[in-house]
Amino acid sequence: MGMPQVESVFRILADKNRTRMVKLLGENELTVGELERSLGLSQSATSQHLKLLNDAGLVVCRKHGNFRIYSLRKEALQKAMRYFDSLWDEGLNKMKTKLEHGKG
Amino acid sequence: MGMPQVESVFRILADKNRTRMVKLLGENELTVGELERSLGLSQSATSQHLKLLNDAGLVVCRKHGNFRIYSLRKEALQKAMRYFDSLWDEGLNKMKTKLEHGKG
DNA sequence: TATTAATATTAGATATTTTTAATATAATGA
DNA sequence: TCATTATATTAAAAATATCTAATATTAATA
Repeated sequence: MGMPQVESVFRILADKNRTRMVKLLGENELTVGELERSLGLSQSATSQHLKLLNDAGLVVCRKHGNFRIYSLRKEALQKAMRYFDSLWDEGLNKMKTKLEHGKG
Repeated sequence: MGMPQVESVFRILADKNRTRMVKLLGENELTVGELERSLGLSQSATSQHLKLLNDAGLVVCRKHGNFRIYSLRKEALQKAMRYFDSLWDEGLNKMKTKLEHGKG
């Protein structure tokens, strides 16, 4: 129940540009260049943010020719959310875990 | 749907000492001194972290003599969590909102 | 192979956060 | 009132995070 990896999720989501990335990637998978243009960030900054998201296990990428297509790992966010819940309400957390299992 | 206040919740929880505080306060309300000792932080650092938690609306405090007793505002965390969900899954978020209403 | 396009990596500059140290405030009790 | 205890506030130092600029890598294409 240590969940060391999950702590870092909050650090990742603490940055506004990264929450915007997560939001965009929640809708569609996107290339680095598409994210760069959507967010108005430099190429370098975009790559660096993606690296953090990737290291935290929140995204994966696959190659397509010269491009890298990033997509969100929703299960990682789900896991982080469950830990988040457990910080303040163990009981509700259990109910939701059940619900999620019933669904997925 | 802007939820500007909620963005800051991630910034608050990005710090390990503050997540520990949230966890401790999820179990019991505590004085500054108790938190200080539990966390092994200085008095000043403890107060400053509490100020951030308080400004984000995650805790409240009441006076008792010379002491200040802090307690967690679970509804604020609940609200933040719902926003968190919406970043990646609108549908599941709606199900959970319903569940929470049914419960609380 | 040389060139271009897309992305990654690195180093250093800048900005932000966190801690420490000192001081201030507020309540209590002698 | 004076001293003490609990906490808050402030400024500066220390630690981290983020951005920019330069360079590297990788794949496609001429």
